[in-house]
Amino acid sequence: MSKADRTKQYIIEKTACIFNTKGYAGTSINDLIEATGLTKGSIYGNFENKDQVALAAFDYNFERLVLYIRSKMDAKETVVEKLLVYPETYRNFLTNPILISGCPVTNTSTEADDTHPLLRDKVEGAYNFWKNSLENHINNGISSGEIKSDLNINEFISVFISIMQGGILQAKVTKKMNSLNSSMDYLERYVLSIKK
Amino acid sequence: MSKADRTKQYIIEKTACIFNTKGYAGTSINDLIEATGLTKGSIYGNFENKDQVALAAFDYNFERLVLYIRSKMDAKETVVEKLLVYPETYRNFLTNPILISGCPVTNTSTEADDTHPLLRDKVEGAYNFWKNSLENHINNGISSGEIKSDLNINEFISVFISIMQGGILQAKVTKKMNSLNSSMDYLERYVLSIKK
DNA sequence: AAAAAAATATACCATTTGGTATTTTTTATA
DNA sequence: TATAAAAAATACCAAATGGTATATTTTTTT
Repeated sequence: MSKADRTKQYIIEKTACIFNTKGYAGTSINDLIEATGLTKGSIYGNFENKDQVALAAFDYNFERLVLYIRSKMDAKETVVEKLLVYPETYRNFLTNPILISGCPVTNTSTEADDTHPLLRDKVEGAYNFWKNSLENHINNGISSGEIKSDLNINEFISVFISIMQGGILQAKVTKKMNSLNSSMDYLERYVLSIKK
Repeated sequence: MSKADRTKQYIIEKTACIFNTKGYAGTSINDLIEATGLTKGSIYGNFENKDQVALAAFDYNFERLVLYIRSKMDAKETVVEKLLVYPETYRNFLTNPILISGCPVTNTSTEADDTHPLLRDKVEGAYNFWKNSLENHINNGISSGEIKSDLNINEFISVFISIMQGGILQAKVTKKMNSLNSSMDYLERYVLSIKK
């Protein structure tokens, strides 16, 4: 790993959280300078422009989330248990620095959908990745006989993601966990209901 | 209505959509000037600062949405039919200029929660208003014997809002209606299931 | 250890940002 | 219709924005 690669990685790590909380338009080059302790020249020596930092930061945020969830899922035996990792995780997302500033897909999507095509494409990719991951798990569950074979997979995934995203959003709006917890209560029963 | 009041209203009407699509940080005074055809002096003569325009714009966006939904609900007889107005409406939200740029609660929330307390408070107020409105309808339905009296009202409302918000979000991310329509399919059955 | 290459810091730039003081125009009132 | 009051336009401003050219320092390679 060259010095440049290390610095690049360092910049991403130090700024990813800022982009996720303040948004793309709300994050300035000066924010990046402050967060990294580097100078403008160094940042522009490693990234073409602010766009490229933002894109890399989004990738980093999403991948970190994926790795975190995956590690918890790997510890579970059944597909249903694996799916339950999501509600379980987000019940205390306010105490987890990886999760606290909200889902990068949600946050970035609402800002980028009408204003920033490059970032929007990234978000769409992340969303599709998430969907595919869920689909694979469910197909495994159907193959192994754990999950009802007549399940409407597409609908299940859409509803699953809706409840997750909507629940997190409500928690962020209200600064209280009531609505998210209620949503997670329901989601858990919803997941259990697909067991054969 | 004085000239000033008319201009104020005019500014809000012309800029509300911009704030909802580009966000608070992404909307500049110049955007407001372009959208209104007025000058900076005129805008600052009617509003203290950009903050105040943004707050008024949010109120306008939310109220317009409320009035639109309410008008459709008023045309329905039963509570269940009234609740079904939401999924029905958002199934074609991309063709409706009032709805197309997304829910102002979602859009504003994800930006303002960590960065803009005044706007965040507005969003929280709007969210509570929405929740109360749903609660009133459901209580009416329970009183009249239309809806199961043992319904977990808080959970139902949380899940209802989650599926709405999450569904819209997925439509915006993917630019396709599949996931939203699936979510709305499910939501309709969910609403029907609370009938006695 | 010296030289070449790469990475970082400095100093600068044009443009845009949000905002204000002042002048001009428009509206309302007597 | 003249005048006072209000509204809108003009002309500013300092600070911040994203970005670049150049100088200096650090790595790397020989």
